[in-house]
Amino acid sequence: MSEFDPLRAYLQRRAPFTAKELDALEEFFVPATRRPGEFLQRAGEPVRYAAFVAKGCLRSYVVDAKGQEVILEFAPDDWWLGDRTFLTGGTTCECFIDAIVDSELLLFDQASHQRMVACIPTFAAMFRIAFQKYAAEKDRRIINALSMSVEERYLEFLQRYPGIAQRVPQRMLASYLGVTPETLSRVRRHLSQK
Amino acid sequence: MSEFDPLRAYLQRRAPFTAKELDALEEFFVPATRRPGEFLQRAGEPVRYAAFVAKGCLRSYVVDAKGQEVILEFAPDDWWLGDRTFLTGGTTCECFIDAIVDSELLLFDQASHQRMVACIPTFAAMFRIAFQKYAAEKDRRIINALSMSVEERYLEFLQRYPGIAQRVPQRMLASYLGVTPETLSRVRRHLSQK
DNA sequence: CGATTCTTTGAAAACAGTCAATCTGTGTGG
DNA sequence: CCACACAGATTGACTGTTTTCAAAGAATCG
Repeated sequence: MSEFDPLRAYLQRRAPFTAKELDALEEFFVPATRRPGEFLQRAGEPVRYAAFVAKGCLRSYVVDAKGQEVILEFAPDDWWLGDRTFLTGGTTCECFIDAIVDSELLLFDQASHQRMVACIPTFAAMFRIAFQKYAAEKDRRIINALSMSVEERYLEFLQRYPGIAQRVPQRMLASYLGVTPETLSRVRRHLSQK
Repeated sequence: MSEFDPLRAYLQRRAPFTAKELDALEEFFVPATRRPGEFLQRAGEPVRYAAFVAKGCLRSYVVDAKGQEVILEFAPDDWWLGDRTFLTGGTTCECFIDAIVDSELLLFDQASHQRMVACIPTFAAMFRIAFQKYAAEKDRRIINALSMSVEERYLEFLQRYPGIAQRVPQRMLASYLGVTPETLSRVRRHLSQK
């Protein structure tokens, strides 16, 4: 039983990694934990690590011109999360990332990521697919924000990320959906009356 | 005076390409034109070309569950545009791309793109930077859609893409901003009264 | 010119935000 | 163990914004 088990299980589910490859990959990751509210990084800091979330839930957010937090992403078990500039070699973080619940992470830096991609083709292929899904998610979120009602966005969220709504405070979900906590509360009441 | 001049000028502005590199790059592109309303591609078709817009303006859009067009992007002079799956090796188009005004394009396929990136490092570097900006744009658009008012989004659009508002019909701009044409019209009136 | 499409305007209804008060659950210190 | 404080969630009343539907004006194209 090691901190790396969730990562190994995740990788094996996605692609036929050999035991040797899994061992090699493990070398690139550093276990870490965060308690609720503890940061993985803050906007303005140098880019250091991205994380594989072995257990728990993180969030990334930015602070807009009016001082309001806007949540970009939740990252529960088996998700990758880093500053949005991480993959493209950014040097300064543009967003805040902190834990919502007690979380176990596996950290890796930009150099490690590049070596993993360069040395282990299976990993490169798997990561490319993950990145495609990630990019598609962004487009979908834009489309949803622009064309769906709050109620529709909420239901879609529940369906697409089952389990997340249970572990994040409702006000964060409201932030993710782009509405006030009051509005989300009313939407939920309206749905429960059906 | 050739169809390639706008592309050459664009490239030279971004990075110190040699004349030889520019000549080599030219080989990968095929000139084409589109009149208003003509498609570069439709959702469901196989992915064929992406385009450099030498002159004119294209748009990409999807049709949502209610049958409504949602505009993902405008591409005026000096922009790149392709299906969102183009760069990641997608095989089937997920969006529609058509011309808004008479447009002159330089088309290239996925194989050409890969060869350009592989053979001409200056191009690879330039393209990576362009792609970074593109990804940042998406995040910004999500944040804007979720945290700004229609008026703010409209003003931001005017500022960020000067010139586009003049050449696209207002209802398309409304679609891009995620509001009805009536609302955009009223926002404009309100602004002009100041 | 006539037809079509785009834009503007108006009025009513639906929707979401704000502010303030209450309710609920959690955890802390007495 | 209880009382209390605190943060989050809910509710109500009110305000402001956006949509919807319908109609009238522009602009464009054949």
